[in-house]
Amino acid sequence: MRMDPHLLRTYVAVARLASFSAAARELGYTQSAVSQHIAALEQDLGTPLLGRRPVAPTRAGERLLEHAGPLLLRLDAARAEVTALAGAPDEGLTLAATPTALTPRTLRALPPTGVTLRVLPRADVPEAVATGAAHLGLVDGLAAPNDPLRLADVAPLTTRGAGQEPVRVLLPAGHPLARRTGLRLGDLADARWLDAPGAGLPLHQLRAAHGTGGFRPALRYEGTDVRTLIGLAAAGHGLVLLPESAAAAPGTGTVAVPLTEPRVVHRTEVVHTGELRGAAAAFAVRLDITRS
Amino acid sequence: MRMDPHLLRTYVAVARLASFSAAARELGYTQSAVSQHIAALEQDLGTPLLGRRPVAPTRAGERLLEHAGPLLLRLDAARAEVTALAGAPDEGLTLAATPTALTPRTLRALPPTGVTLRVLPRADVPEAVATGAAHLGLVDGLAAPNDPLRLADVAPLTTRGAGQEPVRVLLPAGHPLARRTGLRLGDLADARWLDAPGAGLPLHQLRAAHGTGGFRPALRYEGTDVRTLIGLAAAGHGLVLLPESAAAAPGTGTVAVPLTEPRVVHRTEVVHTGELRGAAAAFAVRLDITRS
DNA sequence: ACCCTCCATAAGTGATGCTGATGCCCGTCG
DNA sequence: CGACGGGCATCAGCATCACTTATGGAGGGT
Repeated sequence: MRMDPHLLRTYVAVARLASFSAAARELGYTQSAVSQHIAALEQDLGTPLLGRRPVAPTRAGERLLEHAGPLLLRLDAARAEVTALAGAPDEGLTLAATPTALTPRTLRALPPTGVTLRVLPRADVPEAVATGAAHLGLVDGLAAPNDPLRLADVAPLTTRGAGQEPVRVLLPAGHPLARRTGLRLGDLADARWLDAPGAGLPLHQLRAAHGTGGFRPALRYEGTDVRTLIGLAAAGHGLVLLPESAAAAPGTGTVAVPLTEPRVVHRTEVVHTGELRGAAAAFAVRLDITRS
Repeated sequence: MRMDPHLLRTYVAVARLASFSAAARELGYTQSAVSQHIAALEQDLGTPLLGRRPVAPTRAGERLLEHAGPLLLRLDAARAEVTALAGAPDEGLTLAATPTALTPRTLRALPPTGVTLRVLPRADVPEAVATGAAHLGLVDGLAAPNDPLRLADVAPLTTRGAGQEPVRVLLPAGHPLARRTGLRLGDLADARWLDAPGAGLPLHQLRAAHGTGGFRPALRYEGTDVRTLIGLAAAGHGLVLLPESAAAAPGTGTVAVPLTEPRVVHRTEVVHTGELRGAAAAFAVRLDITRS
């Protein structure tokens, strides 16, 4: 009758699988129960949420979907945070990070033992921290110097800067612009770009930094491996923006040219919930000490 | 057993009122039910949330409180958005706005009839829009030119710029700096300031714009009336930052000096959910046409 | 010392949320 | 064209749950 998390969870499962019975199997209910869940939701909200045959969200249902995900995520985050406070401080340190956030400097600050490193696409890092899957997150992105990064706030997360470095454009060795000593982003708006939301810097950040459109993706890479990304750039599949430390790759057939315009830096930030305890706190301190 | 919205709602009520029985009265339950709700939550999360006698949140409880508010808010937002889509488009237009966002230009764009104007403190505007209490919101704040405002995202809200204007410092007529033709924020960090989160620009935005601390509040004004605020400034209770259009107030015993440094503007933005329909859409279009 | 307030607990009851069975609709295939 | 089958809706039955009322116990104030 009221918008129970249970009902929402069933709803997203049904919407995702486009099937009542499949959702029932996944959730360990009977098909009947799922049907009643959806009926309860629809009656509560006073509007149909799913078209049957085929099972697909209505317009109202799509709206609900936009809310349901973050809602359930935040619910998990709340539970994780509260229960973490109850239990003893965890041994070890689980760190969620984007691949390019793992600069030599951050890696050096890691404690020698007890570390679990979890490399994730950029968008999944805050989520991992919020739900307690990681004690600490490292995210990176493009920003004006000394400006904070803009993160989607799934939950109240604390962030602090963990370093900045120049940005470089990665070009295949034979590229006409490869001899330049500096490049301006505006001159590259019409070039072929790699869209690598998991590994490189996502194109929408380029558009935001440059202020307008352009930057059409030639190839989309969904992995998190920077070496592969560099390989793609070397093979001429498109340009990528990388932090200096990741772009310096002799022998890969690429050239990394500094970006001169606009004045943006590759910024990496530590993100965590509440207060830090144990190994996570120690790591944060060591990062702070070596801050560039 | 599971983190039911009901349980969260009673939890926040108990925490706010610091009393089980008072919360029970407010929610229309018996005291016993409230007690069971809290017990269920505490058992589910495996940790005490409230100290009794006096009733006050534990550390874990405080964490939960941080999540519970936004969570419940977003639940309401989801319900509002879905049910709004179900019913017929509303007649009229309800507009939630901060007082200083209501510049002459925005007021001129209002349709001649059917408007309900709801002036709220800055922080409440996105909430009003998200929960459907208003069709449209107008928020303002300090930003670098052409930078978007940073709003707390209680729900996926769409924003678009609705105008910018210069910022002025309001000084009492006899103030030593009143003769200046321009002022720098850095020179005023140690002055007495009015903290007016509802009416003027909140001090924390000043600190953010200036990059450091300072800007200690001399008096805090919690209303939403700009005339009163100007009166306070005239009486020497402190300085305020206001958009040009609000600061031009001859005969009030104040002088409005342009702010030259840092380069920030008073920016106002329209905020709304999903797509606009009816009068709200028309208003947004008219705002766009007259965009400065 | 007593009482009064306030929270916890126990027992009872109506409502709820599940399961299993069955019905109905529609697409598919013989 | 009719029979079959997959998939969602509906129904009845039952176990559990979420309330209520009633009572107990702990503190603080007079």
